Amino acid sequence: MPVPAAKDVLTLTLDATSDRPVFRQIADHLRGAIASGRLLQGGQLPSESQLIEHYGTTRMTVRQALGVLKSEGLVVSEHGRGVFVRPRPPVRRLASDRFARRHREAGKAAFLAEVEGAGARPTVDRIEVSTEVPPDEIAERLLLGRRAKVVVRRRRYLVDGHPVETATSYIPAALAAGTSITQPNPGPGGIYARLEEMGHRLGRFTEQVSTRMPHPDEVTALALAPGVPVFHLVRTAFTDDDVPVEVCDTVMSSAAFVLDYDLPAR
Amino acid sequence: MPVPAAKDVLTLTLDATSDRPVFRQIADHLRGAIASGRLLQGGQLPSESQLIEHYGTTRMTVRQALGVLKSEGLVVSEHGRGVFVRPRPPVRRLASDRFARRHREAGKAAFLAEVEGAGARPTVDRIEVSTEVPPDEIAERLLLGRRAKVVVRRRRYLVDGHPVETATSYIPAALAAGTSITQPNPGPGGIYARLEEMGHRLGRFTEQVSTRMPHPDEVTALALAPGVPVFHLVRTAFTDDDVPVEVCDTVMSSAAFVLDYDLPAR
DNA sequence: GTCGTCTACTCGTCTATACAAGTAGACCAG
DNA sequence: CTGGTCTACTTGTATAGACGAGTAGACGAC
Repeated sequence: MPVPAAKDVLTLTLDATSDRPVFRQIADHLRGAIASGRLLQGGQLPSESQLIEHYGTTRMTVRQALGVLKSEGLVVSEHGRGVFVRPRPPVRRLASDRFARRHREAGKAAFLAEVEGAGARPTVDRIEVSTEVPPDEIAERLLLGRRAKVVVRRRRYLVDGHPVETATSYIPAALAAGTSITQPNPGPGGIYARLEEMGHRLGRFTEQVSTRMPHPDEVTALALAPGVPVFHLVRTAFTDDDVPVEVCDTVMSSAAFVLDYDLPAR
Repeated sequence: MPVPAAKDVLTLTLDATSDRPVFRQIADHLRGAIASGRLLQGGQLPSESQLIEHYGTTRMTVRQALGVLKSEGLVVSEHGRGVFVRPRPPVRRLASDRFARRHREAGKAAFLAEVEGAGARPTVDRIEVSTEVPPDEIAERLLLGRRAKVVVRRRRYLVDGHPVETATSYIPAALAAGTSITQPNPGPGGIYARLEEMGHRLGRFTEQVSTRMPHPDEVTALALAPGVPVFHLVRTAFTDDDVPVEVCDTVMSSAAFVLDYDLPAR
């Protein structure tokens, strides 16, 4: 038997004297087996029936234990196959120079430059462009009045065919109207290159990062496994004169990214 | 009746023709009520018995629906009281100038400067200092050999008495030995001020941000509600000569922080 | 050999029930 | 009025069972 059977990890038994609920004890045992490496990444957990037999409990209790591990993002279940330790996929780093001017001058938008640099295949789909009155919080960031319109660019980014990020950009309509920014494909270097061509030389960006569990539509759009949180980034682009010219609202799968920042000590 | 009863939000009924499971339909209804504001922040959801009666289903199914919302971080349950919409607490921003030299020169460590600036009361507890051989990934970042030791400083940060962050700093023992860095209280301005006094002028920091669901010990240490992910930051401090002098491994409650970064366009 | 069926296994959903334990208000004895 | 008990609610934990549906390998018909 080259690979040990999944049920062989079941070495511990319940502590009847403990007031810790049975389902938590089972979850603790399995979590320990994962942390210690007794259960390998991608490896299969003991089946529900094996857990029932080993612990002498019922299916609901066993499923409750597995539910804990699922909501912690440690395991994923596959209908008809079994429950598996989540494999940790290789992560993409968003280098903090991803908005460097040299990328734009080389005709690369930030995401494309980043992912190609990592040796993967970036694609973009679900591109939608429209003109709308933005939500208040966006209007505030762009220093726009209540009724001012913006060009809204929505799109989804994929790495090797797997969706990893959705993004919505807001550009004041007064700036973007009549330019290729209103086209689905804004041309080489992306919209930042277009803004700079128009004389809006970019000086700095601010980025606000929060994290939370995804909404159901985000679970669908990013094909997220249960227990995987998302990054929520709101980035504002400012010109050399400190005028905000774009706000980009981004939701990223935390399974696909580590954010990398460089901070001066000043 | 000044406040509408929680069960009055139950206006929708199940769609028997849908193949969406009952527990998901119930979760969808409640999620919609929260999103639309029919259920207010901090407000009470209909009790399990009310949901059972309204939807004509059983307790396990209702609890499964509530479990979905809990794992999404939308609601919290309180034993004996009920289930409530999670109030969104005001968040603390970690400004990107939090490592500015002027704070150290003013005798403020980063966290203290940040939180006091926001008008709240910062405290630190569970301070532990020891000398250890670091994990490989820490040794790599500090460019240390396999057996080189580091001074390890662990502590927990609180805002107005609520724990929000745990941090572990690693400083090469060769640098820290015999200095106040090995003391629980390293003095005004924190360990960065001590390092600069010793001639290690800090030039830049790198910060790697990831997010995931917390481990059980983190749930305890940070008093995290279910469904709240954590930020995991690994920050490396470099001197002017680009020598790494400290690595700080930080786990932060995502309910308490928005990370704020300033990026140059370069 | 190829294809389809059969079967045994997996997890997903749902019903029905029981008792434990925490909470909050009503109520009563003092 | 105070303090305790009682009660009716809440959620937490656990048992026992049923049926549905996806998977994968064995097996046999062709």
